[in-house]
Amino acid sequence: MPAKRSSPADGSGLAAVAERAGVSLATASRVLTGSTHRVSRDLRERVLHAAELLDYVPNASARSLSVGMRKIVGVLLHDMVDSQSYDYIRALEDVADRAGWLIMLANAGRNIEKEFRYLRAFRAERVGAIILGGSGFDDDDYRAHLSRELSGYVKQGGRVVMSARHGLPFAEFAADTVGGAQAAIEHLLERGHRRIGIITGPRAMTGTADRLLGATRAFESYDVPWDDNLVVEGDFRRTSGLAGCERLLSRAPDLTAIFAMSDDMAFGVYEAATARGLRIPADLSVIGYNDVAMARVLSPPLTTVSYPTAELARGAIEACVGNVTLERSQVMVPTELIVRKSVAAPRSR
Amino acid sequence: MPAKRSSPADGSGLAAVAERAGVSLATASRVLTGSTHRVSRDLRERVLHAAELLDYVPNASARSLSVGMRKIVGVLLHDMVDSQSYDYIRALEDVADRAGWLIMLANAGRNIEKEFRYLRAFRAERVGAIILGGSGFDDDDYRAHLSRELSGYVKQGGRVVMSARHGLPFAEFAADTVGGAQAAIEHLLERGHRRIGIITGPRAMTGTADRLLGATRAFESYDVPWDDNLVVEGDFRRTSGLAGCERLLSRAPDLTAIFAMSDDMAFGVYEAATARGLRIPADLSVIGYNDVAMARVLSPPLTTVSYPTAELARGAIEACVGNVTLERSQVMVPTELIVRKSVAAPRSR
DNA sequence: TTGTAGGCGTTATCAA
DNA sequence: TTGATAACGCCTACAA
Repeated sequence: MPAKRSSPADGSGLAAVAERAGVSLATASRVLTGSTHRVSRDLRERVLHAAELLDYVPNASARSLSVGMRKIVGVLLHDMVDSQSYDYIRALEDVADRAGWLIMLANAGRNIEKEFRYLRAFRAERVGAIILGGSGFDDDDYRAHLSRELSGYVKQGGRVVMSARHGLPFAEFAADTVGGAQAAIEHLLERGHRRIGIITGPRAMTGTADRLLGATRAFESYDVPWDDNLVVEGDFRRTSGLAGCERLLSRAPDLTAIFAMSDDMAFGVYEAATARGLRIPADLSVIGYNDVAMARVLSPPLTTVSYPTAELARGAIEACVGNVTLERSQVMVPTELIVRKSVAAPRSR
Repeated sequence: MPAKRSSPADGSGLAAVAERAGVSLATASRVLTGSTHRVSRDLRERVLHAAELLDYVPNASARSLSVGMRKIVGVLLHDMVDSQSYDYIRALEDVADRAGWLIMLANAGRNIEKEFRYLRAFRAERVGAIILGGSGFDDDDYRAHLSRELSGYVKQGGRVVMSARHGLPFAEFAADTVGGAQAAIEHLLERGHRRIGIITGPRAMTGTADRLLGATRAFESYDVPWDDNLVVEGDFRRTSGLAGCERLLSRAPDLTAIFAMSDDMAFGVYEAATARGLRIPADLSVIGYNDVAMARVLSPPLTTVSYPTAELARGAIEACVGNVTLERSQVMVPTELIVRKSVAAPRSR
């Protein structure tokens, strides 16, 4: 309830500062915003002094009202699930800060309704840019809806950048997920594995679909038949890797290798294997995805696919914050197989 | 640059919606904000329809101008360093979302100047609450400065909650860091260890000071002399644990145990030990701090101190978002020694 | 139940 | 170089 202004400058706003300094609002504003407009030394100091005295903190809302979009980037993570998201956020923060932007963080948690709610909130906040991190849903209705929402935002003057999504007409900084998965499976195949279990991410996500695609390509190129029975669904979390491994092993005891679509799940596989008395890689080869820091710490160190998280983050935020207008630019960052010690030739055939 | 309004309702603002619906601004506002004020069914629908048609997105800045503080919580992390911060953020997001609050995330990265800059930015944004996560600097000037800044904010109507800081007159949700460290060292002492290496966090942080305090208490209670030579400084990161372990081992080859003040550093110790051909715990006992998820995955599973990250986060954000006015409340959440397999009796005395 | 009008804090335009 | 003053978009007391 806006109390009737009792005196023109009783608050702690610009007006108060101006009055205290004995200058006009305009002058005070010019001084405090570091405008290029010249202000005499004397007045400038009086304003600065008054501001200091009154503990003046500019009201960003008010400013944005006259200025338009704000230097805030809305980061919408689809799923803050694995260690990876954290590296992503860290890298984001770093670049944003340098550019003087603030970060608004949201986690949709694979909930479509929540995702759109957040998108709306970002638009309401008039954030200058929105980053969609992580993979999206592999669904056409969803895609259309999302596209509509984002187009509206872009029309308002916002920028949109996506990491690892596809087919939407916005700037994209994605990694070569398909290629990475293919390389992983081929590595296993090359070593002689034929019975390879796969623990996927959630079926509905494009990230999962991509990795699956890479896997099928690898099998095809080696002429090894695809076996649906050797595929179980996980959620990228460690616990689902553990459960998935157990299901796989009881379903197909002749398994010689497992490809987990995230390192976290691979760690779960390590646990399950240990619990069963299986040694890695002697009894079971394991390969992960993402190359998170812990991958090299476990013993044996995990063979995995590097995922350029920080690079993606940096590319994305720079596109938001920088001056370049790379609309619809599509950048594909390569992934790479990191061979460590968790893969060996299969024990017996 | 605010273009002169060419027509009273050409934009996509409330005015446009109102005009389109053939109602007054007030009515449109009442409908779209879900005000309790009654509006006839007919008008309500016309407004809703117009809003839909025009892709109306309310301007949060404008709203906040008349309404005051906003439902945004500014989260200032002092150091987004270990896996822990991530759990913290996750928990924060969860509660905030339920309450309809947005999160503004900032990472001061142990840089005082940056910390204050962010604090200012939060105030400028008129965020309704500020959470200071992680430990602060163990320095009186800093504390005074911080206290001043936050007091100004509180005077403006903001809420402040700190996790793991001390001696400042604001609500505090902290963990019993001292007790946890003491328990860790006592556990080692009890098992017969006398030459115990310690890898600390950054000296300047209160979190480090607290753990150090706990450690000295433990030594005192067992009448074991403190040896400065057995203490090296780390930064809570894995790599510093690795380096610290090596320094420690070359400095004091008779070491039988190491207490790392973060799990991440303990993981580094694992690496260093493995590289040296030392087996854990047979040749070297290790104990960490935080009980991050990976602690149980390594072999041997890491004995560590649980740190109620999620609980702290939840407490903090609830204090911000909820209605309770728990000014200056100080909540101390207990920590707990989690005994796993990385500690054994010392090999030889 | 609906509408009118003033105010929220700042910036920008235009005179002086 | 300085200062009035009109936006900016929305909310709400008050009047109708």
